[in-house]
Amino acid sequence: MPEMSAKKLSENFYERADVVQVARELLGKTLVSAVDGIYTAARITEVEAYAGRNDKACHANDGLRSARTEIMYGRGGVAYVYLCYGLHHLFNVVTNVKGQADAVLIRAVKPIAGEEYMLKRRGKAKIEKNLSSGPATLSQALGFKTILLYGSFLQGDLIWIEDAPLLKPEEMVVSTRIGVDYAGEDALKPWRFYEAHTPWVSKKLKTDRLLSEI
DNA sequence: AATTAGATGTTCT
DNA sequence: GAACATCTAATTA
Repeated sequence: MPEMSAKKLSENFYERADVVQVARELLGKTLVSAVDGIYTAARITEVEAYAGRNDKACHANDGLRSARTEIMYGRGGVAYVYLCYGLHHLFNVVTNVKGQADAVLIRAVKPIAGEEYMLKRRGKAKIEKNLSSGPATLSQALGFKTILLYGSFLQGDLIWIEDAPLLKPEEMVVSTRIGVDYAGEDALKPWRFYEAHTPWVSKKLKTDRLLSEI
C-alpha cells in the first residue's frame, strides 16, 4: 500500500484567481493516479497557464462555451482532459472560481512510484525522459483517458495532487507556451514554466530564462 | 542532428 | 472542411 503522508491540495489552492501563479506553484507537486486500480505517482516538472476568455490560446477564449469547454467554467480543482490531434489525451487542472475558465496544462512529470506500470502502459523497457516528458506521454504513463476523467474531482480517490515545497525562482525556467502559434500576441506570453536542472522537460527553447533572471 | 510525414478523431467555422 | 495545447519512426544530412 502506498504511503499517504503528504496532504492533498485543497479547493483553496485551485480556486485562486491568478492562474499563472497557480501554474508556478504546481511545479514540484506530486501528481498521483489510481486509475484502473493501479497506483502511480510523479513529480510535476513542466506546466502551462491558460487564462480563460482573455487568452487566445485557451479553448475558452472569447468566452466560448461548448461541451468540451464547459468544465473549465466550473469550479477549480477538477480535471479538464481532452483529445488532441485525434490521438492524445491532454491533462489540465481547472483553476479559479465558477464562471472563470482558467486551467493549467501539465506538460511533463518525473516518475516517483509505479514506474513498472508506466513502462507497461507506454510500451517501453527503460525509464528515461520520453517515458513521461510531454503532455501526451505523461497521460499515457498515468493511465489518463478522456472518457473516464473529464471533470474528475481532484481531491477524490482517482486522481489527486499532493503538496510539496515551492520551487525558488532560481529553480524555475520561464518560457512561451508550446504549440500555440495560432494565438497571435498571446503566443508570446511567458506562461510556461519548468523545473530547472532536470531532464524531465518536453523541450527547450532558446528564449528560456530562469525566473530569477527576469 | 534536424527535418518530415503519417497517425487519428473531435471541435469549430 | 480545416485546424488542432502531439508523438514516433523514417529520412536526410
